[in-house]
Amino acid sequence: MTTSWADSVANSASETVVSDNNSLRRPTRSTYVPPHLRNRPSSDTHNLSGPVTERTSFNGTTGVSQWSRPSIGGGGGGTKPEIGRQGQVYGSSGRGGGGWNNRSGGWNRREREVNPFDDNDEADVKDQACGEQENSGINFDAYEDIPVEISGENVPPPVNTFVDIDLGELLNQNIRRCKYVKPTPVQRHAIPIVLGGRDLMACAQTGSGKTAAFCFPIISGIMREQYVQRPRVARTVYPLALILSPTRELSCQIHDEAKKFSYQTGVKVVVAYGGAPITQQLRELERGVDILVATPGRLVDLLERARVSLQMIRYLALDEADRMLDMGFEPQIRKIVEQMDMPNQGVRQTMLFSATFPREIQRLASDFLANYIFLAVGRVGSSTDLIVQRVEFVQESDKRSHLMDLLHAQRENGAHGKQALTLVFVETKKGADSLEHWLCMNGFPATTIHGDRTQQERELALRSFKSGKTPILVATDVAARGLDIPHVAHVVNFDLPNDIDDYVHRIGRTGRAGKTGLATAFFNEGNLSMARPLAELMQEANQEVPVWLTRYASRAPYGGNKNRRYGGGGGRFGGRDFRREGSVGRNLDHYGGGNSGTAYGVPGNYGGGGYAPGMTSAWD
DNA sequence: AAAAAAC
Repeated sequence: MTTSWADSVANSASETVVSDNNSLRRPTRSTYVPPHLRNRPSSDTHNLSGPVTERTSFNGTTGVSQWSRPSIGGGGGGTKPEIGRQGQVYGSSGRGGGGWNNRSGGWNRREREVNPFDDNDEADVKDQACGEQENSGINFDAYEDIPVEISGENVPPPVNTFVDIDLGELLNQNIRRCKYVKPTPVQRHAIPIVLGGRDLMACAQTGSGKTAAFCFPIISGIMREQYVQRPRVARTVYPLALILSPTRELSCQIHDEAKKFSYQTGVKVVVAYGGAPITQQLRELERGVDILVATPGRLVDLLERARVSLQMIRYLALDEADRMLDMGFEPQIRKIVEQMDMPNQGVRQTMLFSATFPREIQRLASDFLANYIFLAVGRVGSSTDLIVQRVEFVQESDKRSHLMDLLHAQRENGAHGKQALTLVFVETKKGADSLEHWLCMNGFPATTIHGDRTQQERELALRSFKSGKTPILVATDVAARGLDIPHVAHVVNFDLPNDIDDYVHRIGRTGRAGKTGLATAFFNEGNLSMARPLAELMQEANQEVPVWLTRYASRAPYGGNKNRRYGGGGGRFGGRDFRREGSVGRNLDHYGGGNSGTAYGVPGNYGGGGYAPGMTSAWD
């Protein structure tokens, strides 16, 4: 365990409870003191030496602890001994009991917090056992076939149910509200690793439940240490967790998810990204933040303005980590992680997630990690028979009419002549605009999303697409990663990307949540470098590889793949631990999951059973 | 070479 830092924080918290002599004051109009902090016995107050450490107050001047850690453990008392006890309960397997305070918190924010769930039957959520009987319709047995590769020292064993993990009753309730019945493979392995205080590099296919995999342990960890003290500097906030992602829309999506998971836990999640007015984001930050979700540019801005400090960061998560560390982003990420006031690796806990992890990126990433565990779950994108991949030879000049043919056919086959949601990837922003225009002119309602559009336009485009108002979305790679758009029936690679990993991410926009999807790629002489990796990928995924593509592949040079798999052929995974190269057998600790012994089992057939109506899988 | 990401 490498939790020494966190432990010391917990200990110091239990010794020097937030100085709340302020809470004896009458709350001013602009501040709020939670009930359990009001009229606390004076024996709880301490004279703090050193810098004043308290949660940033609302206006930065009153010093009243507005969002002091809410009542998770307090049960209305919130006394020091409570906290100490809670610390000791940590790690014991109290099933939602133990050190957790379920719902009786005395914290009345549930009236103030917007319910992020569509349908919320409170009684149902609280009383229902988190049982397997709800699983009907989901073929979880298929999980057993999923190959898992884990390396690193002293790997915590995986869990089989959410209840096996002591995440806390409040979080468990939210998991039930999300209708997640059982952890996905990446969650089974990743959550115990993170709860165990370990750093993690996790490689799991698109749509495999990565967001929850890092959010659950972060939220749970923050809930456990409710009285973490933070410095108080005017207008500077001190989040405990930072989640970075490469696009604004993805940050929004992670934020929305995290809000659901943290509903009524008192853990505050705030999102910050560019292209939107900063003032509103500042206001949100001032109201208190535990988990900050951000894109790099806006975060750097906030750091330079000293509106955010990373001094108290205990959890750092990079989503789409390989993108975050590629040439375009690396300097910014290094600045944030290494040149600001973020605690060093080994002090904070660092988690990197992506569906693809090129070797070079792994090398870079190891700068940020300490004694980390590498986890690869399943094969990427191809995972499944859920996505049917097709590749067609189309000359550049024929692409538009060919696309039109596809769309026509699709419309005719669709129910009620409705166009199924189709996501069309192109290489350039200009190309996106012109294709969108052309589609509209030809009677296909389309919109576009790319980096030259305003944030407002981007978000409108996404909404319009999701709602089916414009069932065709022309996109650059801004939409390639992470975005969870339900019901995308067809991904068209109008222009193939230059890297197979980008292809993997793009086609992963379909075939989600147990639904089947179709991915069509237009290939021509301009894509020779992709012939080999594409043919290999499709073959691994048991897709039909056209003879002409095989011919191109056999002639083509290596290319299109930063992730060249040593020893040829590659495996079933989007990546292997680069630490293992040339040193197989060293530094290893294997969990074969269902295939103990061999990490290379037959690739899984995920979620083969489909989903019961209204059932949401944690795979989203 | 392009895309993304701050004002």
